[in-house]
Amino acid sequence: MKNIIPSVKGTRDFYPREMSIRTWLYGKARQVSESYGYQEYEGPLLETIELYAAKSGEELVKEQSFVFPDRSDNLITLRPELTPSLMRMVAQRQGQLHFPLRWWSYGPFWRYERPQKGRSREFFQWNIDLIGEASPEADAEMVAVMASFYKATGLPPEEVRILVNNRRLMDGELNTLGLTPEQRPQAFRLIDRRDKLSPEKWRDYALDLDLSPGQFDQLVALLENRELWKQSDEMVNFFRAIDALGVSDYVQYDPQIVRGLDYYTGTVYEGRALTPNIKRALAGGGRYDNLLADVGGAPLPGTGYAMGDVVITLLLEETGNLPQELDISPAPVLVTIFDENLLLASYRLAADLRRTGLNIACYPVPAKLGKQFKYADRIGARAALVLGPDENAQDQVTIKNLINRDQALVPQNEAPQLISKILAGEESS
RNA sequence: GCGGAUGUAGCUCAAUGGUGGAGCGCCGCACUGUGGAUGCGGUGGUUGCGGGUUCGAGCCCCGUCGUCCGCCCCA
Repeated sequence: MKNIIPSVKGTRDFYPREMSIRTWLYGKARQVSESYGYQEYEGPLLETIELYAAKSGEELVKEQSFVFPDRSDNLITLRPELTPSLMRMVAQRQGQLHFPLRWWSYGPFWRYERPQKGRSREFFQWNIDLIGEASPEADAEMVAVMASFYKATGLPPEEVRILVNNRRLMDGELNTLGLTPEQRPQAFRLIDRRDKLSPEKWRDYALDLDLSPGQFDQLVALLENRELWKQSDEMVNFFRAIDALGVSDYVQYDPQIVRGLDYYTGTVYEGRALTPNIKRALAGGGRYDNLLADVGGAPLPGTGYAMGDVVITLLLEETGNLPQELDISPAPVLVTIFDENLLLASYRLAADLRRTGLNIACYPVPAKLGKQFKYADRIGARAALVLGPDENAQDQVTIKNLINRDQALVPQNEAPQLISKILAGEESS
């Protein structure tokens, strides 16, 4: 290990096993996104810093982004999130796009923060957005997509839940409590942190915001009120749609969910694991009706969320929902090399078989058959072929089913059929 | 960026301040036309790195880097 150049801090190596999980996860995102009619898109991985300075949080840009000068001394940012790129892409072609837009994306992002469990500096994120529709039913669709993803990955409502609230509703309630327009955004931060602080510290924090003890008590009562949503037509319609979409089991109202980002304007939602070991949000999003106008487009409402790959993978691992045997060879058939004289004949046999559409791995050089069979076993092959002098003289080949140890000697032109049978799990020899 | 732990073979971990080990893995042999099992043998390390204390440091001290757990932030 001494002379190996270390990897960049916070990055991950994807060995075949991890890579197959990554591909599988991407596939699930695709499957679920497309099942609701969403189209895949992608933005650049590199952006100017200005794109984020316009909209994203101060901390995200200044503290948590990878920023460096290129050879022309322009400041380049490795994208920390996708929404600004999406907003630009929409604004640039606003006139020629068909709304509502249903778009999804899956790609790498970078944030310069302290790596720890569930957080790395380079991660993959599934983004999905519905743009151009302001109805609560649009938010319900996004939440239904999220629920469908959990369902598709084998996570039942007992293990994962989507918590929902509405900022307009909360803003109105805070107004009723007598909080000034200046106090309300801070109150959102206060609410957001309730679970992270001790009750005493949280109370101190609240009183620091000049909440009176009376207001504080009312706020606490507000956050305990699981029926608060009934006071909002938007929420009522939202939950009706959730019901119709068949995902009520996964969704629950929680007055404490407000989300950290400032740009959310309406319904907000967050995927949470109910497992005690995973405390971070699995996914988070909400309605942002002012964002497009903020980057220079015509006003257009939007709603969407992002899901990072790290936490969801931890949860799927913990709940045993990751697919098994992901690290086996894509070629379930190994052609052995009997000896030097039969090397090229074996290569020809493998090439012939590939032409029939089979995935065939060839042992590269002659070796003891025992060693080659062992290798076949290790790479997860299900059939091994032997082309020895006897077989070669008759244009035959020995085909061994590595699952049940059956072995057959067949003419080479019948090999594809037999191999296909073995791979299909039919035991015939 | 702040606080706390930790770092020994490919992996999981042992070793009172006194010559660094085990299990698993890997390779080989038993088995010169056949895998998983078993047995035997072998490969395996500048104890993360750099200083310091000491007759002597894997062990104690300082620094540094990585990892992990919190905080901040958030996917």
